[in-house]
Parts: sequence; structure tokens; C-alpha cells
Amino acid sequence: MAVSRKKNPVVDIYERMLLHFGAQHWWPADSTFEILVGAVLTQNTNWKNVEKALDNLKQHGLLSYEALLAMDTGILAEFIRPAGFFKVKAKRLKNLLTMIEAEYGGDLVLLQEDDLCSSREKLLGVNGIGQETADSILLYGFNKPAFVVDAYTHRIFHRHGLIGEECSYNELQDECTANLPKDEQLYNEYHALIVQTGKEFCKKKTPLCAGCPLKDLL
DNA sequence: CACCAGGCAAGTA
DNA sequence: TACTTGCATGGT
Repeated sequence: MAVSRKKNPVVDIYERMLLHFGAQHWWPADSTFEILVGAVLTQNTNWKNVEKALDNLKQHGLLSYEALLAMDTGILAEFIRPAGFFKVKAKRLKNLLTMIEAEYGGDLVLLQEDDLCSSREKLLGVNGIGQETADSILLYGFNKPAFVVDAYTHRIFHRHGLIGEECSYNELQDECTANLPKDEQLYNEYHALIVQTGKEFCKKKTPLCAGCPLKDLL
């Protein structure tokens, strides 16, 4: 057709980020279980601090379902101290393990093989697992097409006029998935690239985005 | 020194 | 329902 059609902005953002940064290949982890633990530990926390906590557990041979389930919550808190919020996070990890124990007989694979809706509901039922953490586990831990939305996604989309300030998690998630093919690998790269872009170009106090791959999006 | 990081839940009104 | 606060370390 003769009309020049604007590119879908949700797709456009992805292409620009990918061109600028390249594939991120998330989630950095040696096992599915490590991703579950990391997803809780990274709540409101810089990833570098999470790595220290994970290394603590690894070096003592304690980064396993059985070891953490058997460990006293107070002791666990000390191992994960570098990740911050260590007392609540120790409890949240315990809550997650307890749910897997009660609902799936301690078999992580059964949770993973449950359908997306059911496993998401089970995760959200755990005290300490919110939507972002649940979707991170589903997407990066279980390789399911659960689109992860975070504060950077909201900030970037809002600054480019794609959503309102008050746009909820679900609304933003729908806005993204409605404009993208339902592809787990695409969702994986999309969120990882958003985080990378946000860290470098979309801090709270940096409205000016010199060099940002999205700067002339409008 | 202040501010923020790959959030969530509980309390308040 | 819509804010506000607690959780807490470590990097910049």
C-alpha cells in the first residue's frame, strides 16, 4: 500500500535496544533453583549484591532445595545478608520452599510442568512473591511465556507517551504482549534489554537521555 | 553526603 | 481503594 505506516512502538523499542546492546542471554545461573532464589533476593536490590549472597550459599554447598529447606531461617538470613532485606527475604524463600513442599511434594519439576496459569497462581499465593517475581520465575526459571514488567518498563514506556503514569502492572503487561508475538525467547530478551537500557539511560534523575537508543523514538 | 537498586506486604485512613 | 512505611546492604 502507498501509505507509510508507523512501526509498532513496542516492537521498535525492542529492535533499537537489541541493536544497541546485543542479546543479553539472561538469566545468569547454574540451575533452575538458583533462579528461584535469585528472583527473591533481587527484589529492590542491585544484582551485584545478589551475586554475593548466592556465592555465599554456593561456597558452602548450600544452594539446593534440600539444603535451604532444612536450614534454620535465621541462619539462612546470615548467608544472604549482602543482598539486603535479609530477614524478610529469608522468610520469603522459606515460604516458597514450603509451598513447593506442600503443593508439589517438594518436586520443583512438577511446579515447572504445571500450566502457566496454575503455576502463576501458586507462586502469587506465596507471601513474598508478587507479580514481577512470579513472572521472572516463570519466564527465566521455567522458560514459559510470562512477560516481565518492572519499574524501568513503566518509566520508559511512560516517558515515550505509550502509557499513563498510573498504568498498572497488568495493563502494562497486556500492552506489551498485545503488540508482540507470544514468544518466550523474545520476552526473555525484551525484559533483559529494558533493564540494561534503564540502568544506563533511564535513571530517575536522568530525564535527558543522551546516547540512548530510544531518544528519538517520538 | 544522598540516592538508588532486576519489590512486596502490612498498616493507615 | 489509595497512600505510606518497613525491610537493610552496598555501589556510585
